[in-house]
Amino acid sequence: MTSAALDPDVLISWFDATARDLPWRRPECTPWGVLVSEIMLQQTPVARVEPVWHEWLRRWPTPSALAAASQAEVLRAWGKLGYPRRALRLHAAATAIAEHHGDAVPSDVDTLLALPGIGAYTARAVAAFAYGRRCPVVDTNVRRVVARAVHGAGDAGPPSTTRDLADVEALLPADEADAARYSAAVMELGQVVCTARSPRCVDCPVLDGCAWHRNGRPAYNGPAKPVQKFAGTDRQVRGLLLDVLRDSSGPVVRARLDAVWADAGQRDRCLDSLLVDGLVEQTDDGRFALPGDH
DNA sequence: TACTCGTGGGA
DNA sequence: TTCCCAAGAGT
Repeated sequence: MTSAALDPDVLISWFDATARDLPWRRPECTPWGVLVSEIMLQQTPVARVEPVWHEWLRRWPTPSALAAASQAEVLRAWGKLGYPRRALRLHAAATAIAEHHGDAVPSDVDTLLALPGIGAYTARAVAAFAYGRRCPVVDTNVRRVVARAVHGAGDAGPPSTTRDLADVEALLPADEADAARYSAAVMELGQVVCTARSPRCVDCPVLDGCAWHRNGRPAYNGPAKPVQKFAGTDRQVRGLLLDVLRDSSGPVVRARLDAVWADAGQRDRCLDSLLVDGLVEQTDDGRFALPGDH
């Protein structure tokens, strides 16, 4: 007789005993603080988010406070977290919350989903972690842990929101308070123990229920995951262009931007895309600036 | 569905 | 050094 995979009692006890003390997990953290953390943590490690999160919550403790800031201020405060479109979407979400939701972060998944920058993961993470709602929270860690412990695979296959949510819904404790704690515990397990590269099975609290371990830890045999290149891509060039504008106190002349990348064709394409994305604006005299920074 | 969108640290 | 990847969303 083997234990069921991902036993809630065991995982929640393990989480209570070992969870990292992150500021957005503290009881005094507001739903707004949780939302800001979730957006910042999208594809971005905890260590880089923490200092920026503190600064944001100090400057903008409510959605309406952020909504009152300019886009340029917000982009500078975002710093080098990466994917700066997230900052503009968070600003837009804050504006919507201030105008249409009485300055209170919604607790309902569908209402959250309607806000910019909030997708299947973030909507449920906010509902669960800020409001204790019982809903499946599925991020890359949860997908990997479930793939191993439940399905005995080396890693998760391609994401499918519908299937992934149903998978986790089946594991979720019935009790509302336990459900949110359980989701946090499974995520934490994936982050610190059941990691992508070298899982620390010796430290795993639910090893005896793990199908992957029981099967002898077979290698992942699903479709190859596309590798993210960076050097030489438009993402790198956009980052370099935006870095110039973040560091300047106002509009800059074209030549300043031309200096960051030799390939004029790629440079122009990237600058155009930044204008389209609303991350850059052109002034009447032909210079370039962060939105609102002139 | 597959691809794009930043950045930096660790294996 | 190179490569992988880290609490996804939007199109």
